[in-house]
Amino acid sequence: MAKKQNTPKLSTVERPRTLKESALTSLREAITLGVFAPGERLVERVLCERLGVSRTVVRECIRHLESERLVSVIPNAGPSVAVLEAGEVREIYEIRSMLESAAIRSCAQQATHETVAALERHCEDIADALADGDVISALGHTRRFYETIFVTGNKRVSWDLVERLNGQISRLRVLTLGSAGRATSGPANLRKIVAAIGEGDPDAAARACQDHIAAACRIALAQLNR
Amino acid sequence: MAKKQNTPKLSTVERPRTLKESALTSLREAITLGVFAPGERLVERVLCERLGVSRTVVRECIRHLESERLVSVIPNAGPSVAVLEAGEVREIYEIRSMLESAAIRSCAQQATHETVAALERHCEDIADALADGDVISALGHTRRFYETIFVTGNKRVSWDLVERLNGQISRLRVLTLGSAGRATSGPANLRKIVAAIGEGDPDAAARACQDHIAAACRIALAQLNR
DNA sequence: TATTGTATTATGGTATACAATTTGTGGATT
DNA sequence: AATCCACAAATTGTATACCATAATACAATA
Repeated sequence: MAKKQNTPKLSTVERPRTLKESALTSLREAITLGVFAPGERLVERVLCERLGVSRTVVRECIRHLESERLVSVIPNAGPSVAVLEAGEVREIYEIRSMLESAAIRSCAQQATHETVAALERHCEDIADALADGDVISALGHTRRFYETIFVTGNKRVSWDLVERLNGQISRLRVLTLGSAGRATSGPANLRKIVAAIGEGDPDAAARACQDHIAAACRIALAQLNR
Repeated sequence: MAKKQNTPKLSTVERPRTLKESALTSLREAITLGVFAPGERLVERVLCERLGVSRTVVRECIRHLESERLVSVIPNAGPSVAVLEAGEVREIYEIRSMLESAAIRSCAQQATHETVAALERHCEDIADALADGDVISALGHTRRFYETIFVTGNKRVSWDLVERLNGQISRLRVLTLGSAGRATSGPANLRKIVAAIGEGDPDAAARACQDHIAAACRIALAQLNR
């Protein structure tokens, strides 16, 4: 994070991203978007070629992703893309439900007009993207929607955890978002959440969130059995 | 995991832990036990010497711990031990409270006699360790106590998150456990949880858990302002 | 066909080199 | 004295070469 300045604000200086950082995001994206299939082995040299970096960097990335549970490493056999069990998926959605509804409760108490306006804008963006069939873009807007909620609700640690969990189920989320019925019901659910926040009704907002996630979970589990 | 055999069983050959793994746990322990002060810089070469491994391995460990939020890395300035804000501590305990009480609820529904017996044993171990003033050992037993609960309750993902969170606040936990009043009230609270589980009363167990954590949080925050 | 040897590959780990960047220090200048 | 600048030292970021060992595929043999 850039330090807070009291001098006139300049456009935030882009942090000098290290090679390892870009390689990491690139690799993570490839995994979460399904470029590498679950269970597929990740051979270091191949990654070196495809990422255009040295083995040192690749290995550091692997370690990072290992700790994120996106890849699992078997000693002397090497890394491979982690696979998800149905039970884990269920639990992940359950945890998300707890963390997100807590964040939404807190957000509903802190929210200002600007917050609500921002949330509404994000909702529109999501709906637009889905209308265009651009699922990836919709994912990004969804992320920003939730980020606003967690930050406003002062739940940075929770946001961290949720992002990690979302990374693990992101392959499913892409499919979930693309799912037919979801394209309309998803944004509708989010709008319900925003409305409750706007009215300062934490309980209703939390309930709407839980409904939303429960629905997403059902679809994700269905997608998993294919 | 070794494959299941129906031939006469031999003692399982222990998996050869990689150097990086041992170095990782060693380094993590050093940080969580306060060998390195919060905010202290972690110079790679120094770690190489003290761990007796090469720079490659050290850097891989750093990546792992970076992802665990135990160290924070600033590009070109290197890694340092992460520092905790009071707000983060509060949130961590809040999250623990949610995850653990959910796990305990689930555990209370699944628990068998053996589970309860195991939990009671862990409680005794904790009490004994605290009576001896061996806080580190007590921490280990506490960990096993909770592990039993989460595994029985089929909450492996949650257990993962809780362990990560505990890592971050472990410095405080050591102090918390050592705190005067805590030495007796802590085990008492845990016994209350076990009792409720034994009676198959999920709500009571969850409530006891929340009380327990709230108390721990108060002490931790007090310790933080010293 | 089942088993055993053998060659190939991939990983775990070390050492080393070097560029880029941060940081510290000692003037030199005002 | 305070400020600024240039230069040196320390540290990180990245690449490369190398070795030992474990996993794997494949051929040879009974």
